[in-house]
Amino acid sequence: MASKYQAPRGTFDVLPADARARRRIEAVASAVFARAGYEPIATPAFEETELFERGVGRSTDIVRKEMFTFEDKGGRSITLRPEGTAPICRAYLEHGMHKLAQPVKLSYGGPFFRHERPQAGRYRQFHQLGIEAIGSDSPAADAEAIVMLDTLLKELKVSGVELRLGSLGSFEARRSYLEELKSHLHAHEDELSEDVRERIDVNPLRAFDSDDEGTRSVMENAPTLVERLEGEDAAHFNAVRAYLDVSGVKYTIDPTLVRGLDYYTRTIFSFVCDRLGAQSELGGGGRYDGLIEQLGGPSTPAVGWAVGVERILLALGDEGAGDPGMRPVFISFKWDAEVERQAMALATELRNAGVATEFDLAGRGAKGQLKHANRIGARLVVFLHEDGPAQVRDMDSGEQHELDPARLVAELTGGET
RNA sequence: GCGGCCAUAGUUCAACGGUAGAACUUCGCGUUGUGGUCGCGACAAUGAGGGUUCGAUUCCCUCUGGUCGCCCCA
Repeated sequence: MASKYQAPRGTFDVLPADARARRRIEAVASAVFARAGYEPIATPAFEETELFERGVGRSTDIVRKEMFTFEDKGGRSITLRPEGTAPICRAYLEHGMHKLAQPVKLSYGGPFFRHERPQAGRYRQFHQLGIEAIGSDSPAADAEAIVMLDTLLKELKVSGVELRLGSLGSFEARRSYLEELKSHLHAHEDELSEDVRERIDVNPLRAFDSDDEGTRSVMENAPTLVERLEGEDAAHFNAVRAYLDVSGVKYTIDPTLVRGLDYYTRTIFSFVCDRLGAQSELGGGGRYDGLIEQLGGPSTPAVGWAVGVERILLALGDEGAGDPGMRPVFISFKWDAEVERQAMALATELRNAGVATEFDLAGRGAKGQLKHANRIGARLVVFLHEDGPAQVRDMDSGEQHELDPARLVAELTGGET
């Protein structure tokens, strides 16, 4: 190991090639957001711990064991944000955004932090892009959000993606359903696999995912939440489905969809990808009509989602490479104080004129400079000599001629040769 | 938080318990101010700490990190 120091566990450095791919994802996302009227917002990387405890839910894994929490010098309990929705709702309330035209449509991106065991597609500092539409209970808002994520993934050309859709109903509907499911499971306890049995009261929905034969046969007759939906919950879900149908977005109903955050109500969805391994979710979200009220605000319906940037990168594989950028002009010069100053002056002039320009900073000889120019993909090389006129060389054709100082910029921008 | 596998130059890989090698990259050279190919040369490594041994890259333990899965989720 060359260096004594390493990036902390579960974190990573974004090196230039990776940074280009990320920049492309961000560019596509911000275009998708802007077209649908979602304005950018940014919140701090850390918040009062209580915001997440109340917002995400004290019983969730995130709050119970995954938060980076510390005390600041003023004795406040601070937590590195593990997700983006609660902070945005906090900002919505803090800045009185309920007085704006509703819904308030926001988009965001940035680092998030969860203290988990790292594995493929799972990091302790990871990046999400997301949107929130706050202040609308219309199923069209749910559908709009889902269509946007679908569009984003399609425009990024992520393949092998599948949309799973479900509904949790209202808090009340969900609670009574979960009781029903638990009693079904308890009634067949001896037929279940051990791990499912242990989690009956913690996470009964998980039983639907089991590979265990006995468990599967029990689950075939288990009630599902989607079929228990009634009244407005059922109407909302049907409307979302109809909107997705007219938008040409394909989905599969997944009655077993689970979200690990307490704030979800009604619509939930998840985009999964078969190229991802164990962490197969690219992104997901849903409706959270109770969250703002939970944070002390007025009852306000809302819907949103987040996608994992690292997950997208993983799903994209080698196809995710970003634009390598402009091919620069390279100024080759002799290591002579006067000529070096000319090179510096010329580089600045060209750069100010909008031309990507580089020159040697490593003391290379003439040959080394040209070799370097070739390596960095230079389009043209200007040779500066202490005597005689400057030359320009086209690196692709090898053609070389005298540079006319009067038409310097025009010539080097590729306007003509 | 729990399991399995793993850790050698910047990178990808070698090395029966006995002199750590190669390829790629980088730098230089192949005369006279000029690239790509080719040839030659140089720089450069056993993650950390213990133990066994005459001797450890190799065997054992701990730590650190990676990776895959569980869990969970973006």
